[in-house]
Amino acid sequence: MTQPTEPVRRGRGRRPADEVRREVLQAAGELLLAEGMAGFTIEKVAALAGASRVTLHKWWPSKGALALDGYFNVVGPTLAFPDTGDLAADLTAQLRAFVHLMSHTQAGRVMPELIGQGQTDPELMAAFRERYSAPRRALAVEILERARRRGELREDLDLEVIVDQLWGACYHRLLIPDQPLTDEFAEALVRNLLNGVGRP
Amino acid sequence: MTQPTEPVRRGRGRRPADEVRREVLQAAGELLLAEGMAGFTIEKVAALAGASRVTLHKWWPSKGALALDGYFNVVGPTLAFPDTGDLAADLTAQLRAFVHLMSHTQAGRVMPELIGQGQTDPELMAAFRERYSAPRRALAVEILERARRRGELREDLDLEVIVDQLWGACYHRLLIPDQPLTDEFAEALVRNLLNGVGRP
DNA sequence: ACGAATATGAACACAGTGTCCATATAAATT
DNA sequence: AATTTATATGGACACTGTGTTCATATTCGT
Repeated sequence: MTQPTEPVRRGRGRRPADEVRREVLQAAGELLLAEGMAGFTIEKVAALAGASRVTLHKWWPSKGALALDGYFNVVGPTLAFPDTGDLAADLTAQLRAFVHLMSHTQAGRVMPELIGQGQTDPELMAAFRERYSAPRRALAVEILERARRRGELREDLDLEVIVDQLWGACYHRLLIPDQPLTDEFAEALVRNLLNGVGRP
Repeated sequence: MTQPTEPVRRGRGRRPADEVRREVLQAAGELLLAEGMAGFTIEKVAALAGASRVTLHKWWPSKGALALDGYFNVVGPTLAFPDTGDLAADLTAQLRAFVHLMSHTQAGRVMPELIGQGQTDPELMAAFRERYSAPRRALAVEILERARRRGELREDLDLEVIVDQLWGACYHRLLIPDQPLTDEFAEALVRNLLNGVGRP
């Protein structure tokens, strides 16, 4: 009688489809966090996952798409949007959490590299927008929409613009780090935009 | 008597230093605009310039640094900052010009690719910040500083944050194109920030 | 049980990088 | 003017990574 858990004896032939998929995503995520986009290659992912490069090419349209899948696999669910009824407090809390994630966790090292790669990897950018940025924008707009109904915002606003002036400002500092991403920054964003920076 | 302008007869041996430099920058700029970062390789630049790859490696620390040099060589001086004494008008004019540059010229195709490449090319990011983003931030802050002295802005502001909420918002739409870069956007940015979006 | 789907190893061509030479020429120094 | 130094060049090389083809082995759906 052989061992109950047969040691991995890989050779030719098909392997369970989702087993391969899980191992590849795991390997992609680990490699991405360990080496960043610079050291992220399809070849290395395949080797780490014990899979064939051919398989990876079959299921992922580009290196970036594979990296993004790996990222989601390892980083976990995105930040929740608080909605307590106080817009300023909710926005500040959400932005502080986002700033923290981007400046004190591995996500902050990888996220800009993914966006960067997306600039020359259409498959990655498409997946990023569909699975990450668009849904998060929609969530933010929803929060803003509710606040407007409560009377906390003026009626004649394009809420999408507000999203860019809050989170977009953060991405700016993330991608072009002339200035630091700090809590004070997150707080100033909300204060500036809600109250206005002009003289009363 | 031979032709006054001897046809290029290249072979071994040193060539005039700045002649090589000029030809390389020219080639780099042209290739960048023609094919974007995706098709931009040191090899192609060398071939176009009639230079040796070794030479390019010697003078430029990375592919991105070469591309950025080529970009500056071909795109020309950056946009001027108007300063008429009316902050809202000046900001709107500047942002509209920037938005136009990024959505209706070749610069708008290349700029995001350069920033993208910069995420995994430290030499490029360093050069980009030093030669482009930092000086432009400083210029914007200067305009804001003057407006504040004129009494158009509140006293207790971190002017750097304002830069991110105006130009950073544009870069956000440039790099993650979930929403379009339009004139109305540029105008809304200034209106929102100066007046505030909260209920009075 | 059977056929379709697919993962695998191996091999190949290809592009690009980064580096080494020896050599020829420009630029600087004497 | 002669000489030394700097450097651009062509050619070659090893290396990495991409993308593909092929035959074969195995799983999966029916």
